[in-house]
Amino acid sequence: MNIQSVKGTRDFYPEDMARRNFIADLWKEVSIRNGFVEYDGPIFEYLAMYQQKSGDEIASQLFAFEDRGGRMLAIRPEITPTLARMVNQRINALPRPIKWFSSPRLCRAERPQKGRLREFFQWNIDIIGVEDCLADAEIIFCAADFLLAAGMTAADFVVRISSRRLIAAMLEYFGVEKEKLNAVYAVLDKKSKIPQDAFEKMLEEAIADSDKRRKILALMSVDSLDKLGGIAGADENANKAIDELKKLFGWLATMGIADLCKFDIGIVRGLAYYTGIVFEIYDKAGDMRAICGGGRYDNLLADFGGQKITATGCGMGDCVLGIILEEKGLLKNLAVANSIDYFVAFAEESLQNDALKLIAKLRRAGAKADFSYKGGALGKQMKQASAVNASKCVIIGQEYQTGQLVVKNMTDGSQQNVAEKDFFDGLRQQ
RNA sequence: GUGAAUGUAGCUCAGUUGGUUAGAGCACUAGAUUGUGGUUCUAGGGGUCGCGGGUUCGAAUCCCGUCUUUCACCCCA
Repeated sequence: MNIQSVKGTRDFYPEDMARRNFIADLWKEVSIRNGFVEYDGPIFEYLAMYQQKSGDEIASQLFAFEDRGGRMLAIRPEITPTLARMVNQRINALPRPIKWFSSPRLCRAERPQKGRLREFFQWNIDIIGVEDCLADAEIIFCAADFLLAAGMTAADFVVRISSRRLIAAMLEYFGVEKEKLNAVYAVLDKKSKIPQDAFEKMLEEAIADSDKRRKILALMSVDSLDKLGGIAGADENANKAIDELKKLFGWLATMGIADLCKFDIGIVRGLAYYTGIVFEIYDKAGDMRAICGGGRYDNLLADFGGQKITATGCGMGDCVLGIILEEKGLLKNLAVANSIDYFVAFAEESLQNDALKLIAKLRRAGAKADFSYKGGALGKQMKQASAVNASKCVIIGQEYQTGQLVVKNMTDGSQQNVAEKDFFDGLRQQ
């Protein structure tokens, strides 16, 4: 029977694994240097955990199943609920601030498209318990730090930042009913994704009153923080939100990444649980979906049965990121990183045992070493050494009778005879 | 979930109005090369033409279904 891979999944051959590890290793490295510590949870949880905070739409995109004990479970589609559960369970014992990161494998039964698969990895960084928008600035800095470390530049990407609090306050100030907020958010989120006339038409369907629509359109056309004041008038909540945004941009400037960030009132985020600062990172060149998205969520821990504790964070999936890094040529030459240090070749069949002893010694000493199973002509073995990207080749030949090894540099072709004892002494010093 | 396009070797692709045993480049294996690799040359292996059914004397080619991938919706935690 010919079995093919499941829709929306990927096989990771060694070269694919090298790319995946490049991303995962960098996520980890950047997280740690930004002061985050790693956590993880189970790959499946109770189905109810995801149904609780989500509608039927999201529930229908879960991989759910029943175990032999009749428990209804689901493979995790995100890790934030797990984070909330874990933090809630130990909230009184955890030192603050809580700065945690994870790179979980997630599954969603969505229709696969470019940059969206059914199984993927998503880097999550979260800061729990810090009210000041300095925490939001840190999240944004960390995400930007990663993209810069991956080789991207200010010319490649932009962090678009807005505030749910601001939009909520303004809509309330304009007289939009509270129960209509989520519907209006959904429309506003489309602002930069569809043509202007289509946007206005959608808004018209959501809001009947033309005066309110005019005000919303005026708000949505604002392209800088300074122009917001005039529209907000004396509304206290709106002005608080504006002040918070100004403070955030101040932090970002202090941290030296202001040139990567832009106020964009069209950033709303689909998810209902965001309550404050929200942001998304986009590739400037393509029209791909966001590389990264996140924001402040103040009610989530309470929603999962804990205390009301403020939190902020973001997620970055490996699908869109991988495509963009690939397009920009930033995932090249990764196989070389796995190359071995020493390829041991033996000139005669009778020297195979000596080669094996040397290999074992090299490996015990911590060097990456390999050899040819087949042996055969020295030329063949050298060929294999090149094929596996060995940086040096150790040849065991007639000189070995006097304890001499031939060490050849495979990059420049130079070689020299070295006594075995000196060779290992030199190895230890490295 | 809706609509559309796509599928030939591991990869990128040829393949005539339906006509003999489906090809190329790269990759892979082996040899040229019995103490020196990357280059080169030669040879070889590898395809139920995504899968299933239909039309036909005859199907990679035409028709239907199905799966995959991609695109536009829906959604995007």
